[in-house]
Formats: sequence, C-alpha cells, structure tokens
Amino acid sequence: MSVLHMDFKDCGQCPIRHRAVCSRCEPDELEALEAVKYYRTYDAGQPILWSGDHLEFVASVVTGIATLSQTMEDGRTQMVGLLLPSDFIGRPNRETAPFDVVAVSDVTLCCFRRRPFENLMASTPHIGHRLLEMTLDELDSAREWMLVLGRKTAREKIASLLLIIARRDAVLRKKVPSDGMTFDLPLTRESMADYLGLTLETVSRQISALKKSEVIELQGKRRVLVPELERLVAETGDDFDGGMIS
Amino acid sequence: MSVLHMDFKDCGQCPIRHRAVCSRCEPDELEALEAVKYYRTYDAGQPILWSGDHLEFVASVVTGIATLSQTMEDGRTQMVGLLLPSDFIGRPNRETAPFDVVAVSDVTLCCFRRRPFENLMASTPHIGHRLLEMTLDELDSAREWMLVLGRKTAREKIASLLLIIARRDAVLRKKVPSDGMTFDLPLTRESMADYLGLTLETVSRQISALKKSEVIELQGKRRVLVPELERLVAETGDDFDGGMIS
DNA sequence: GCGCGACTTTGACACGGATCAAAAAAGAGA
DNA sequence: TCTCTTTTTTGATCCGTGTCAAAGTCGCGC
Repeated sequence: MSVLHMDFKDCGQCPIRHRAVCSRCEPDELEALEAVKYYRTYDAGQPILWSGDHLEFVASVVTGIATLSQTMEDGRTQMVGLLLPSDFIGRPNRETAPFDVVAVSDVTLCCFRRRPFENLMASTPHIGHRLLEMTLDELDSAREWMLVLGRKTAREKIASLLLIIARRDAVLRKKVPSDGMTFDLPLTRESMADYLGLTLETVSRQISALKKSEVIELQGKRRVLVPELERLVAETGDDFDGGMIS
Repeated sequence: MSVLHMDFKDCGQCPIRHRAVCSRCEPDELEALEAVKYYRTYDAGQPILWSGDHLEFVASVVTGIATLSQTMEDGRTQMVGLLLPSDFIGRPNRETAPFDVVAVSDVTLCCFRRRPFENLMASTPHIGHRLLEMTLDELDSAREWMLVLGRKTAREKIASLLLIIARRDAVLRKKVPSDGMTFDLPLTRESMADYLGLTLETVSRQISALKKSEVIELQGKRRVLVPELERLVAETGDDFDGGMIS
C-alpha cells in the first residue's frame, strides 16, 4: 500500500475526486476512469485494509482520516503514514497490501477497480509519470521521517508532528500557515505515540510541557493553537517550505 | 535523491551495468542510453552529492558502497539508505539532491546525463514503469525501516541491520542466505549507529553481547558469521522472503 | 618493526523515556 | 442528568541507552 499525494489543480473537466490523477487527461481517459469508479465508506475505527489483503482497488481519500501502520506480533505498532483527503491509496501492479490501513474518523474513499486502472495507466503515460513523481516525493517524506524517529527527542518529535498536521491542515483549507494558527488534532495520544515511536504517556507529558512553556495553547484536548509557529520551526530545524507533507 | 534497486535479469543485449534499466529495451533505446553514459569514481570517504546539489546525472552503482543520509545543524545524522552495487541513484525530473550521498568504500558509478535520460524515459514507457515499480518497493522498504527506528530495541536493531546486509550480500553473490552464512560488515560502528538511530558505543556493546550469547561470531572486527540466521530472523519477527532489501 | 591515527571496546554514571498505577476529564448512551 | 467507558493527565519508579572517559586493537606509512 502506498500513499501518494494528489495535487488538486483543477482541470475543469474532471469529476471531483479524481481530477488530480487526470489533470491532463483527455475526455476519453476521464470516461474510462469514470467507468470503473465507485465509492466506499468506513466508520471511525474500522479497518480498511490489512497487510496482506488482496488489493482490488486503488483509491483517493475524499473525506476523513486514515492511518497506515505496521504491528509486530507482540503488539508494538508503528504508524508509517497519515492519510488525509486528497491522499492516494493503492499500488498499481501489486496484488497485496503491504501495510494496515485503518479509518481514524469516518472515511469516504473514491475507488477505481485496480485492473482497469492499471490498463489505463499502461496506455496513458502521463498518469504513470504523475504517479512516479508522487511516489518519489513520498519516498523523500518517508526518509525525512526517519530522521525524526531515529534522532529527535520526544519534544522535537511532538513539534515535528504538530508542524505536519498544521501544514496539511493549512493546505486542505487553502490557508497560508503562519503565526498564530489553530488546528484540530485528529489523532488520539496513542496514535500520536504510534506515529512518533513513543508511549502515550510521554506524548501527553510533552504536550503538557509545551503548553506550560507557552509554545502552544490547547482549546479542549484536541484543538491546538500555536502562537509562534515560526519559532517551533526554528527550534526543530525543519525547513518549512519543502513538499506538501514531510 | 532516490535509491532504486535494479534486478539484473540479463537481456543478453545490454551493456553490463545498465542492462537492468533496459532489460526490455529495444536496440535503439540501448544506443540512446549508451550515448549519454559515462563513469565516475570516488575514493572512500569522499562525498558524491550533498543535499541541495544540482543533479546532472542519474546513475547505477557498479562497485563499492555508499550511504544516503541527512544531518541536522547540531551534527546529529541519520542514514536513510545503503547503496550497494546495482542500486540506482538519482531522480528523473528533479533538479536537486534531497540527501547527502557519501562513498563508504571506493565507488564506481555508471552515470547517465539526466536530461537525455529523462527524454528517453518520456518516450519509452517501460523504463518509467520499471522506475515506478522500483520506487514503490523502495518506499515500502523505507516504511519498514520506520518500524525498526521507532519501535525496536538496540539488540533488535542490530539484528535487523545484520539481516539486511546478509541478504544483500547473498543476492550480490547469488548465494541463498541460509544457516551459517558469513559476510563482511561494510560499515564502521559509527555508520551502523547512524543507520540505526543509536550511538556507536551502544552498537559496539550490542555486537559484543550478541557475540557473547553466541548468536553471531566475529572473524576480525568486520567479518560476521551467523550460525543460526533463521533464529535471528525469528527473534526479530522479520519475514525473510519479502523484497530484495528490507 | 615502530609509531601514529583511526576505529573499537569497555567502564562508570546520568538521564530521557518506559512502565506501572491511579486519578481526572471527556464523551456516549440510557 | 447519570452512569459507564474511553481518553488523558499525572505521579513514582525503573531501565535502556546516551554521555564522557580511557584503554585496547588494527592498519598503514616510514
């Protein structure tokens, strides 16, 4: 299972949720996509795919949030990706899902049957090229995340995650991320811990610490206000202009 | 900078080191590749690319070993990949290198000038498809490594790294990895530490501990014998049949 | 063979994050 | 509104890994 990010440059012709794949599609290509398209919905907490499942579709997230993760036999789990609206799920030319995909909130997917999608891809080079670009970006993101997991402290890990969520949130709402921005935390403390390679207690403590040192403010448990986002960036040494997601 | 793995299925027509890219190439495509090919060599320890460098080529590692890594301003570094013979370096359609590439041993690269390579790719769908497949595999590998970095103990991390090196070594020598295999460690303790998100002292201690508990034997500092590779596999919960590299 | 620098091992100790436990807060359903 | 459950917070303690320091080993050039 790969997760690829769509850019929603609207080509003015494409159906709402796969216009990204086909921003350069010809009308007949659009028709072909449309013919194999269907929607699926999942409730919060429901699994979408288990690692090893047979893949019958590729899809784009329309609404909601899902996670991509691995679990060891003893229960230790590591999230390897966060799937937000506009993210792509699936692997052309692969039979099985390599990771678990779980709906965090209610999720709607726009699915394309895999075989026809692969055929269309084979006959439509620009779709393959676009997928390659997206996959290369995603590979870079994954490798950047390795630095977070391998070398950053708990505090820096939390900051990195807040930045990612703030950025994605800003992109989805088409706002410029800037000082004083506010956003919702879509994840439980446990999910954040699984993303960051920490325990939920450590996540909770670090968030409390950031609040006490007035780096962030909380409105309820799940809404965050970052008065000085720039400072948080500087502190962690992240550059803020890189791709769409780190 | 992406790293992609070549499979060396020989098409019987292709020049030695890019036959993988073109295992399905037509003769005229091979000629086009040959026309923009050149070799570069680097001494052990020499940088090949710095993050941000302008990319003038894509390349395939012919001999030697290189690492792919990131470094923070304060000096903490994280390796994100190991480049062995047959690995691919480069990013079609990208201007700059996203990570540092450093030669660990003396390295020879078979380079293709980037622009012509991109042009060939644009006009030759199967090259793009092959690159997409390789990139998807590499993305899965990167995500599997996240589990190692985020959730495994020092001992498990060492075991995971030894397994990767043993596997790659076996593939390069076309041996079946099995009980009692022996291989060289191409990395210093420090490089291993940077790969695993540990310190070099911890790496050294864990290797000593594995030796003492007779899970591995050392012949010198840099040659490892694993009497019971299968057990090491079982202990870490890795499956041993997945892709070429984890 | 000797000396020097690079790499590795080992020890003592500190500290960050994990673990175990319990209370507090927030939702969800009746 | 009042449970009952889930999530979050906080505290006490423990342990694995980091840090700092020193000694040991290897390899290479003279």
